[in-house]
Amino acid sequence: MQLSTKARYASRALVELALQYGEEPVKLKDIAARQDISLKYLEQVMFPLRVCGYVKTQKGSKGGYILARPPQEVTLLEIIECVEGSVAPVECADNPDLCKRSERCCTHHAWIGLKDAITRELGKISLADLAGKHLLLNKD
Amino acid sequence: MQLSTKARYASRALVELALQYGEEPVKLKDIAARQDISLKYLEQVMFPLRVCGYVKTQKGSKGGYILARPPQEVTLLEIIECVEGSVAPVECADNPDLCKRSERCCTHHAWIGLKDAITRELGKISLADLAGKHLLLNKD
DNA sequence: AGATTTCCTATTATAATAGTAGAAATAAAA
DNA sequence: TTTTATTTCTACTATTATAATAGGAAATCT
Repeated sequence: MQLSTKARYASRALVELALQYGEEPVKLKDIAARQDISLKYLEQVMFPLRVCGYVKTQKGSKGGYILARPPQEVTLLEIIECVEGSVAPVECADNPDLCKRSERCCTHHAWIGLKDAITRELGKISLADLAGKHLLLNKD
Repeated sequence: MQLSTKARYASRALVELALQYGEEPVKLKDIAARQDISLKYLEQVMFPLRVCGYVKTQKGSKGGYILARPPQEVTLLEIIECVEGSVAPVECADNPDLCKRSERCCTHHAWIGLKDAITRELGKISLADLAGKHLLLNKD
């Protein structure tokens, strides 16, 4: 049940972008340095976020990444679904047909309940919430 | 965020034991056959459940596994914590000291919220609930 | 032109997961 | 007492996913 580093790095990177929302593009190099993440790996983490339309980019010097949507409209749920594909704890929660047993499986229904709980929790945490929390925790 | 097969197999096996609670020991071979699980692998899955005291065993012919506690007193949370160690989506949720960043990390707090949501959801599903659901889904 | 940054593709190291295998220990039944 | 059926214990292995690392191409600004 562990979240991948992809999901964690993506979340932290997007919080950085949220903190600079409306300003200049942010360089991945700076995020990587501040967050102790390998630049080359972070590049790969950002790729699906661009495809999904959460970030926009500008090449060249003065280039970088910007958040493509208002921070209060992007949730952890969307971010994780984008980089990990799903928050389902089991494949059958997304695709019952994968297991012939699904319909009559009592645990199948429990896993769907779990997925729903995860979805609810992550869906209510926005980048704006996280950015606000960040400022609160780091005001010194 | 995928649940391991260990966690899923353990849950399904314990439901089988819950269905036979108070009766003869149940052979792992039978559970393995009914649930399409490798017997040898299931043996390993059951090991921590015995150590944690969720099941008792009897060797030899007429032997097998029995649930050591009433089905309504055992939850999915306990089962998964037993076989996977924790339901935390990130290590820092159990052990903040592992990451020097924890205290000032806004996502750290989000992951703790997620762990709590998972804990609440799994903690309210007992083997008795699952066994009841099973009978409901399979009455034919 | 030159510097800087994103973009794209390939490769690799590491670890975790999932499963297989064989034989020893134990208990019941014949 | 022998046989049979089961759990128990330990070791091994295959497969996959994760987490990087690396090098260079393309674009953009000064």
